[in-house]
Amino acid sequence: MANRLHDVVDGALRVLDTHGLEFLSMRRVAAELEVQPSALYHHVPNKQTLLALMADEILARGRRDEPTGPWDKRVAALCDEFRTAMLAVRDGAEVVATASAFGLGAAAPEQRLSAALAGFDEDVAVSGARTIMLFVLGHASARQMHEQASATGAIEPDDSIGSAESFDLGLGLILSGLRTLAPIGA
Amino acid sequence: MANRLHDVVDGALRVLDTHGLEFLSMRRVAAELEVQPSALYHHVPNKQTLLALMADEILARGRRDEPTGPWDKRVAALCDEFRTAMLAVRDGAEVVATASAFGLGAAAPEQRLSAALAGFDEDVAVSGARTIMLFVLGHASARQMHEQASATGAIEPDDSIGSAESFDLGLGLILSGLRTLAPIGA
DNA sequence: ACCTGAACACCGTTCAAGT
DNA sequence: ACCTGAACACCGTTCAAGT
Repeated sequence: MANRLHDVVDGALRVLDTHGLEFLSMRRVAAELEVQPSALYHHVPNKQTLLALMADEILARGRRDEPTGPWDKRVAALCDEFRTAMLAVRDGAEVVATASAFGLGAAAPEQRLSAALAGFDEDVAVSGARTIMLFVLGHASARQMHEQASATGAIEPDDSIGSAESFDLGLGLILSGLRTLAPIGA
Repeated sequence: MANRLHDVVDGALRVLDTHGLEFLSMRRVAAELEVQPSALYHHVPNKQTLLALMADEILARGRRDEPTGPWDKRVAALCDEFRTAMLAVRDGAEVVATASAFGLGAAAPEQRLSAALAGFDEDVAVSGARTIMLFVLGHASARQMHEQASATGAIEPDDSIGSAESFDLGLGLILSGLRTLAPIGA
């Protein structure tokens, strides 16, 4: 079949999108690629690494041009980019969140956020970026986990849980907090 | 052995604390209780439910008296309670985060937070509580995941990642945002 | 009420061997 | 370089049967 790393990541994302993270196994990915499970280990050392590569790909697929304008608009635009990218694939936020704990996946987004906060004190830019990233990640994963739980009938659906409105409200709160510390003329 | 539900949850928390979430299996919990795996299903319908009960217990063990004083001090005290409770057991934050997606575990904490924000508009109190809870949960899980990843040598340690300082900075940002919307005299 | 013992349908990963 | 086939040491869950 002559698969390459890119094909493996692609196949894994197809399995993720159709079956969900719960059923994403190396054996299913192998079946998707019409290959034996052991063949995957030629491309990837373990499942964890595959998940990290999937996280990067999820974010890369939603990548947009770097936003311009005032810092708060830029931050909001970046958050929308990340959120849209993660929501575009089933359980995408959970995959990115898991990978980000290992310093992968969400590291680049967090750096883009702190670059958008370059006018602030270094400490504020760093913890501001981290706070925003935790919010975006947590909000999107809570939405997708709730979607999955309510789809299987384990819970009664609640449309407010990961809504765009609640996202804007929460992000607005953090941005207001940042404005409080904004350097003059930013 | 005549175990009761409480013994099962207790045993599961012992396994969690000594082996971590990655190695928390029904079979290990059974071994901890010196019982066959199938015996657990007399007390609990499945692993997911057990995890939810563990999340509740983790938070219950750290429970403190309801704080008094100005709203921002109360919110900070609650956040410290939740953070301390989750950090007290290995991978505790991850367990609570997972369970909270199913409307369990973190629901009660979020309600206590929104009660502390009772002076605000309903919408603000609700999304403020949610934003804070996502931050506390995300911050604590990122710390514990990083601890685990760096303990196994998968990553170079970074003490700043879940530090109390970065926690205070991030929470301070959200509280500043809320102050911006504070009703007069709150 | 609480538990055993055996089974079913899965996992991730390794490794010798093939082309 | 990429893959097969077989194996190892595990999973969660079910179910008849025991006390």
